[in-house]
Amino acid sequence: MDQFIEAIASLAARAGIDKDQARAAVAAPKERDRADLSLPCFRWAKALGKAPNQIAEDVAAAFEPDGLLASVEAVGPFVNVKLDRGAFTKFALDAIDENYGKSEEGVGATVVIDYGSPNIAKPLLFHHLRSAVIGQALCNVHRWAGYKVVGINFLGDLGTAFGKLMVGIEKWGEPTTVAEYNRIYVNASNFCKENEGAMDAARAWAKRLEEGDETALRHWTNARKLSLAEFDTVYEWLGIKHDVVDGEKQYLDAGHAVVVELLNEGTAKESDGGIVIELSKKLKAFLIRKNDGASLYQTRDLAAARDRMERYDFAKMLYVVDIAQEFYFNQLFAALAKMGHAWADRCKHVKFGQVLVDGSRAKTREGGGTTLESVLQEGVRRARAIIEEKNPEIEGKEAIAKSVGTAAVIYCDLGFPTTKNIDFKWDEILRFDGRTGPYLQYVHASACGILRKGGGVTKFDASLLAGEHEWNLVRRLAEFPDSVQRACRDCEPSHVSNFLYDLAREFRSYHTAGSRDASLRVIVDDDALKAARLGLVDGVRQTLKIGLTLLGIDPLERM
RNA sequence: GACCCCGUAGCUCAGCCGGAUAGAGCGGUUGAUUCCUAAUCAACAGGUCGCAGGUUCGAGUCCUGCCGGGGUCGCCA
Repeated sequence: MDQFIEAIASLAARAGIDKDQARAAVAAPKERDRADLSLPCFRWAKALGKAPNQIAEDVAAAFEPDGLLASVEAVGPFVNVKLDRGAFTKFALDAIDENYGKSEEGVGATVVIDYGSPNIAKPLLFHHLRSAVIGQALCNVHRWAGYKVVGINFLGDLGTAFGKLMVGIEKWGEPTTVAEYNRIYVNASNFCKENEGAMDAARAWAKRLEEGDETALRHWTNARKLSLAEFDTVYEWLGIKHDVVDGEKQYLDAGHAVVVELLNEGTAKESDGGIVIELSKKLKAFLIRKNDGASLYQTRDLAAARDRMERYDFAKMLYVVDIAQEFYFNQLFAALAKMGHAWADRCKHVKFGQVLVDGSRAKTREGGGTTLESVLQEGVRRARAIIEEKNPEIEGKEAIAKSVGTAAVIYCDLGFPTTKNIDFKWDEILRFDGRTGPYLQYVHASACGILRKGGGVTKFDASLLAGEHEWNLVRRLAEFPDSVQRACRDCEPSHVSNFLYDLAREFRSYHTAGSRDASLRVIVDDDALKAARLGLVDGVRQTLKIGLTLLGIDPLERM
């Protein structure tokens, strides 16, 4: 693509336009019939002292056939360019291999991504999916862009809740599943509410845990180990793999040390018995020690951020967390800046929308909410039913059902901008047709099917791909690398999923055109043409496969 | 009260650095199965891009104000 834009910029330069500006201004028009690429000439009118229409004329007049551009025409103030389709197609398809879309953009830089981050001793609920799936996709696209990525699962393994939990464990015994932990916590929580003595005991347990009491530590270790094992089965199901598992508890001492340090240097001060960092009128004060002397989540987060900087020297650190915590992260980053860390501006809160039930925030405390596992199981159940209906003879049904059901769920999170809320309705979340994960899998499987039937890819002559449908597909294929870069730049995986959907739809349209007009089929009698079309199908297959993998969706070859 | 997100077709949403005639899916209507698998495709119907100003040659896109929905605002995480 670059060399074609460069060719247009050169023409513009000969008409007196700054080449860099011209390069940046070249764009594909929305109406794709109009031109392949176009250059609007308004902005140089003043500098050149000429009407935009005249500038466009001048640019068009500079054109000489060069093997890259087929025609250059002034249409009003726009220069409309048609590319040499043969040349472009050859470049575009040659670029596609198993590394298509990779770039060197991030080489030498490390990006730390904090995602998943559930609380232990509680089951993973549907809304936990968002951080995990979005975070994993961001890890994948950043790796594809050349970054070194450190994906961290930062467990909520500390806090006042654990005091209550231990009251429950002492009363009702040691649980053996996360569900039991949760039930005991809920019961203990109610018990403490009605019973001031129990509340005191909970506080005492929390303190004992912080101080390293042996019994408290044993309970804590059990809960953590068991939780992690259960989380891992769900993570594995979803293709989520963290590089590092950290927890808040490990930053307890470092957190206290930070508070002391900030007090000594005067960055923090006493307020109502606690310790705060005064930020600004907008961001207010940031509490880092409670009036009972205990640290808070934010204290540990400050210590963790600092530790990660020391460990990884990151160029970017992303926190993939619910939008409800936006204010908190603004405070956290401002606090880091106030502590003198110039790297505070490398931290970014990747915020995602909430899971709503009937338009309002889902109540997840007190044991409510739908577990992630039950959503995945329901997805698989529905996928299984569809397979029985559509393709009952296929081998490996169970694995395919699992993969398709999961794809439907994952697409809910990655098919739309992260900040959108999700309204929890089973029929919305588990859709299998239209703009969905299973549709993308279907199109990929269909491309694989054509290649199987057609005998695979051989050397081919790209210039034979001269049809209108083919041209649309080729142009679309060439946009993939850009979608990956934009996903990285904006921390927005839906740039990739949108691209994949457009490509998939274009491809289905291309393929089904053959049902109406036999000359448009992929598998035709003319061997050279067939080879070229199979080459194109393989480009689509390859691109879909890479894109789906970046999103964490399994690219099935049959379904 | 302050701040943040959202407002585009009946519903759910795309729309990239501002560019020419606003696009999908679902739902509705009508067709299509002698290349892969109809989990599909083609076509039709459906729009005051919340409202009002502003910047600009040009605004769904940027700025200001307002309206509506959701969210957040030191002793939870």
